[in-house]
Amino acid sequence: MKDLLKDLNEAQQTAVQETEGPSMIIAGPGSGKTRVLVHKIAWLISNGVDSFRILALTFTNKAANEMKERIKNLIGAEALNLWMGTFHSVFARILRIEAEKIGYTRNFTIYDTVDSKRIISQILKENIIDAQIYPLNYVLWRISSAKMNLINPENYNFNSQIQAEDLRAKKPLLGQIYQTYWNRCRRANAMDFDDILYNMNLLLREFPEAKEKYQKKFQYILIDEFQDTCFSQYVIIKTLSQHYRNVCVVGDDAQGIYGFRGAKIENILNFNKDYPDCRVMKLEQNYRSSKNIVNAANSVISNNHTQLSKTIWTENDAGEKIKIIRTISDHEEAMQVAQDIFQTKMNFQADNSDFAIFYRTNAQSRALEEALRRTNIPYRVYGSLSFYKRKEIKDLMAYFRLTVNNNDEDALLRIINIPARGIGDVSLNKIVVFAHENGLSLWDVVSQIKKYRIEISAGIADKVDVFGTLIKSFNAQLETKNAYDLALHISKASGYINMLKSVNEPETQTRLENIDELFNGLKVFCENAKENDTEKILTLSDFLLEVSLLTDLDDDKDNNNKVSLMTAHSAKGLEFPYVYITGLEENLFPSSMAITTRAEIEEERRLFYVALTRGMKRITLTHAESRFRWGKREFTQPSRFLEEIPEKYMEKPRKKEFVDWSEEKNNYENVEVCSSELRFKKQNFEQKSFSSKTTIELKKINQNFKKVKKANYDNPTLAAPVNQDEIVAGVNVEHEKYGKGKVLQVDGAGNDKKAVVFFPVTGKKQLLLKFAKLKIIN
DNA sequence: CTCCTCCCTTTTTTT
DNA sequence: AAGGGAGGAG
Repeated sequence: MKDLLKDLNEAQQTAVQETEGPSMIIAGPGSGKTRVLVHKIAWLISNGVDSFRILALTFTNKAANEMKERIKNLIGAEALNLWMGTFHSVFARILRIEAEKIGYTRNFTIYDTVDSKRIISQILKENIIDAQIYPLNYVLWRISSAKMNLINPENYNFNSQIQAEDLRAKKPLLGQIYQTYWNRCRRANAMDFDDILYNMNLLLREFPEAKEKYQKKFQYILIDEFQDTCFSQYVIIKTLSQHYRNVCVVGDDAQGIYGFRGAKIENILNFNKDYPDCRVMKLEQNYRSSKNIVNAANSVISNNHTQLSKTIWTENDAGEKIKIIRTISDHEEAMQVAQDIFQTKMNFQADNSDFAIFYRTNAQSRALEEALRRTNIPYRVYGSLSFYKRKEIKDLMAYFRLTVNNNDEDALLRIINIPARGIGDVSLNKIVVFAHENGLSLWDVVSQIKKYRIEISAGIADKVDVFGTLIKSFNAQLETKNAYDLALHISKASGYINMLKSVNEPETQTRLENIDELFNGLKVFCENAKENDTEKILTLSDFLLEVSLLTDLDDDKDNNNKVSLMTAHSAKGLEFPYVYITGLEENLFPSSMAITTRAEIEEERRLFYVALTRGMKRITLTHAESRFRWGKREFTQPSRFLEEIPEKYMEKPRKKEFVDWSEEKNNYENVEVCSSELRFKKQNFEQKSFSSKTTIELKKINQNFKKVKKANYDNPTLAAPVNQDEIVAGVNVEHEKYGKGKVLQVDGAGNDKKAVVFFPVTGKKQLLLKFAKLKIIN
């Protein structure tokens, strides 16, 4: 047991041992916060506390899994009985047990944001509400905020302040939309993310015996990332901890970055009020980052007005100064980052996993991915277009959802005609209207379509009947087949897989691969259960509950030794020796959506602070002078945050470089050179001279590059490297993007002249010669 | 009813 | 850049 304290400093030891009564740990970045939590839980268990009486709430699933693993390594498998997970996953599990009490069945569906949007969009359409005045995101945000403040539609509509706000915003229908959405979710036996928290509160408030049960169950409660909890989460914690009062919250006000979704940093202050006897401990020594990084981050955050006082310091070396890279375009930015990683790997024998690239928006990952691919650097993108948001996955999941929960209207509407069953919009609409008018659920009508007199042709009624029978047959196997087997059966029997295979689209292959991945996930899910020697089979229902709260596939199998790409938000809690923060431009980081109020800017600054403090050895900040956004090139200004880092922590003083263009030796100005060749030469040039070239020189090259590009743009035909007539069937060519290939066929003439080219990697492509800069090779 | 095409919006961040 | 919606042809 002593061992558990061995590697901890004094402040950390105290934090671990102070287990009784309310306590709050304010922990700066890199101060060993996770370590304290892990050791604290291990400490409790090894002091005889039953692990299933400990509730530990984290912010992400990833964090939960990692901590569980570390606790397991400290004290063994006993740790697995711990109640640990995100707020949403833990309380969804509890609600599943208690579902009947609050008017749900245990097979309730969890709607994600995409589902919610679909439903709200339908509501708007049905009620002929202008989506211009009621943008989906705004409506959703408004409803979400209400729920997070425990305001149900009734309270919403009778709250004069809210009504006044909506009136002022000229959106008086919001209350009605909210009510309709609310009813629809409940009718569908479904909860969205906010409902999980709302319903947990409802359960604790309306059912004293349930309240008592869970208050007495959880003897110790620990909450990570407390600064990012919202009001409804706060109330749950407060209620659950009332009996034992052994509640420990861990957080850092300087790292609160979820205000946009209702998180209240004030919860930290409120906690002091609710528990006046609470002990406050501070962890201020940073073990992660170099002095330069710590100091730079401190300087940045000192620009914020609202913060608790604390001093983050470190005994680490001064380390490298912070680097800045400025490029002409986002594309160039990505290339330079990739090359910098390449160089660093060479010079310092670093692993890929030592590197992370952060960005403000997911869309920025594309250019970076491409650059890394070209440089042959393995990488993994976290988040992005979440696996579970892909169309084919959502479709299949909709089948699963409908099988498990027949009342899931959204799922039904999504797939009743996918694959096409001849049940079109017109008929479907009649069914929906009939159901709504008669107070029936959609499934009631669909499953007994012949019973009702609806104005649809007998043929279509037959088709609906067949669909209903199909779903019923799936549902009948719910308890007897395990998740994997049933899912496989559904995907085949529904005709979905065949439909995908029969369409000859370029995406078909990827879609099928994604489905394969889904089934791998299912397999792993079922096999894990076997390992944990649970006798009962894991049903599709179990799988859905588990999976609907995951944002991405957690494949830990081969993500070792890859460069990590992620948003600054998802970087929270992680650390990497070499960190690149990209896109440091006004309107991007800080985001254009968050520069109107002081509070918004401060949140963006905290986000930048979080990003900076992930770095251990080196931080590289990059920004581009122009960037593709919404399919257009936009010119940018450097981020204000760059100015907030004192020059003494930066590699080079920032001063305007004077470029003497008269001296310019023009190596690549030959417009005849095709752009891929130019890029190749340029890259070669940069690679050879990377470390020694000054920014001025790089800038010159960039400038030339820009000129050629502009020339190409102004007069595309000029850029053609060869006479188009030379491109005939049988000739070997090289394409900028697809590489080497063989021309199979040429059609058309002049501007419409196109070639069918076979590329070994990507397959057959049809290319307009006007645009495709094909080069003839031998 | 389905399929095709064109146009439109969308993107801030996540459970 | 890409998916969804609207609208028209078959």
